[in-house]
Amino acid sequence: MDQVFKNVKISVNTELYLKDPESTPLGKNIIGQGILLIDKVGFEKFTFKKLGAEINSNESSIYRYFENKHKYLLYITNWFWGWKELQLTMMTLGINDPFKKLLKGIEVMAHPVVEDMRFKHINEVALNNIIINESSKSYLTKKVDEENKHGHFVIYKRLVSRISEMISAVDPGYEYPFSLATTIIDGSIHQHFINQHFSSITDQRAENSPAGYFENMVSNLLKKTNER
Amino acid sequence: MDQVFKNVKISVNTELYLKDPESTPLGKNIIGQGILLIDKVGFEKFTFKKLGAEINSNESSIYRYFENKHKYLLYITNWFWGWKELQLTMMTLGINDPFKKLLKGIEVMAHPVVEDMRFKHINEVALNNIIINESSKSYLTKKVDEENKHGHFVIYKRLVSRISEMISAVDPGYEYPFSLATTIIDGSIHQHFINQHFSSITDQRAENSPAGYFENMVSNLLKKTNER
DNA sequence: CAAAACTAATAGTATTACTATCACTATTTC
DNA sequence: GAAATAGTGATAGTAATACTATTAGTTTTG
Repeated sequence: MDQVFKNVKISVNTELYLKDPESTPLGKNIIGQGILLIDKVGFEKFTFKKLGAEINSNESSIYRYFENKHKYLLYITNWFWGWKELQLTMMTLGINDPFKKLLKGIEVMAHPVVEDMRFKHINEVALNNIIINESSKSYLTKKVDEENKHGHFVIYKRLVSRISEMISAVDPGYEYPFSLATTIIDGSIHQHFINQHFSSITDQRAENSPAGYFENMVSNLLKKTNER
Repeated sequence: MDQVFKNVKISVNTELYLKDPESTPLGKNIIGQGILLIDKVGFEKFTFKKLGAEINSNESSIYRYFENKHKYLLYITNWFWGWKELQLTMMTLGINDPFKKLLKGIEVMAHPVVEDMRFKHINEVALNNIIINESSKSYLTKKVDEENKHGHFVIYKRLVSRISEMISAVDPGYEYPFSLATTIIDGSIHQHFINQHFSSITDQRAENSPAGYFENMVSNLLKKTNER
């Protein structure tokens, strides 16, 4: 497994950048340090000028890679979903039992993120924090429909479809596979947010992962094929 | 019922405004027209200057009611949750069976909003659109924790607690009442968003409400007390 | 009737989100 | 080996935003 996936590159819609940031050291720096900077100051206070200062480069140089900071956010969120999709594929590859496969999928989506050594310039933990705290700003805009037409959300939607297929493989009779898939994916993110900031409305438990909640959910909602 | 609730006022944390907008015609106009304007142009493009022009008043006058547009957003989202809480209370008042009560609660949270004649200056349908498309911007900021301490999210959290109590009333043994409550509340909003913008990942059905999905969910997750 | 409260209008500031231009350096190409 | 080209850095400039401050007129109230 390791060898096959060793030199993977997560490919993101080319419309999202002017010049591929993966193609140069400066580009990789823009991504790597930009993620840390957004994690630190928040997306609102993040500017290309500040990022330029951070990497000893210039605002104008960053503008040669990305049109604006909104496209930048779309780029890194797409990268994140592409990365998650890769993990999902790898982790469920050898599992034949549909229910076990789904449980593994839930684990991949819900467990806290750990560093991936294959992508040295990207801090996945910081990126995951951005997904938790900022990512919905990438689609909550008046331009969603237009950007959706341009395929700016395909990776995310493909991931939802994959999970929904896993759900239907367990129970083809279940009526809401897509809704349940988004509940698992977006619900995981939201539960992490609530754990971090609104702990008074959480179901206290030691492990810092909502995986148990979603596992219990699918176990009770889905009838395995022979049961229905 | 009607008489008792006729002259209700939704009360919002006084820290969120400098001067109570409910106390003057100008204030009510700021709320009423502001909601329409945000619905129309989106929160990013919304400014007090534009709102001033819209209501034939002045930017500086609006600043006497609200410190900034972020507090304004918090004000109207709190109003919305207060309004929802009121509906929840009223609609479930006479129901004794815990499960029927919970189902009614789900209906209140998930069904599309209709106009409430008691609040003439507020267009609840437009406000609901704002909740769907903009509201998470009210808490996805670097200041969440600080604002949370000041009670800027109490109404929302109280609503989550109420639904979670309804869940526990049905099945005291269920382990994740809070998570399920946020899944119902925030999941409803998110499903509306997905229906509006990402229809390829929805479970196509005629009724434009995710209520059926959540009803099916609680029916299968919760064991009624006599069953466990 | 006078004082206080409220609103409108204007001006001004720092920051943001860019665009444009130019200079320098490294690399490629003929 | 000279010339063209691409990539980067630095600076300046612009329109819009998110305010603050001041003043002046209008309405309310004690």
